[in-house]
Amino acid sequence: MHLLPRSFYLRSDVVGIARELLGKYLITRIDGDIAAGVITETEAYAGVSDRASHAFGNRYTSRTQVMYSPGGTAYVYLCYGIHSLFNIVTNQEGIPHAILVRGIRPVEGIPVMLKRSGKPKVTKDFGDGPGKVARLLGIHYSHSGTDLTVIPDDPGIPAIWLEDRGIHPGHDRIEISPRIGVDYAGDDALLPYRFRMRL
DNA sequence: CATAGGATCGCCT
DNA sequence: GGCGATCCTATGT
Repeated sequence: MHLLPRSFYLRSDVVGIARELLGKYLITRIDGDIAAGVITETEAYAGVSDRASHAFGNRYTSRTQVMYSPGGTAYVYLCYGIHSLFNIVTNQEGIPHAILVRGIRPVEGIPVMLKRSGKPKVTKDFGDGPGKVARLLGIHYSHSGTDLTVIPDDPGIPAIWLEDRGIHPGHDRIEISPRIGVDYAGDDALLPYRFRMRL
């Protein structure tokens, strides 16, 4: 067991953590089903000064209040009325940094992922896209606020956590680019806060 | 209370 | 690569 500890998430460099998350295992136990994938794509959202962030300008609402939790908390919200998007809160309580997980390579629990996706087989782009990530892993926006550093004994309680199983991609395997779908963010839309790992 | 719009996806061409 | 689906959230009256 290589569960990522609270200290991993409490650090202040959200962009660096977004890069470090590439290769980590994202694991869920939801409705009793275990599913896991390797994180292949992330985006950093750098808090109150980042125009692309939901917390820009200290915005604090029933949706965004979870972003002000301590690092190691799940922030999940609904996008376009259809997709739950899974984010990892970082930094200390009160500082609303978050990292959107945009892609995974499925590893464990393929049958339940296929069932959730409604598809007959795993294709190359099976885990590409933030909406798909949450759907495959059974993550719903009602799971926002889940603590990512504990795994309850009761398998009926939804659990989401990350593990380091030794995949540490080097610079030659990582592509850095601007974030997707944040045109409204002005100059901040150009920041190189998106990280993708070549397989 | 009413309304505009969104950190997307999948199907169509 | 263009577009419709679909509904919560935020904001304003």
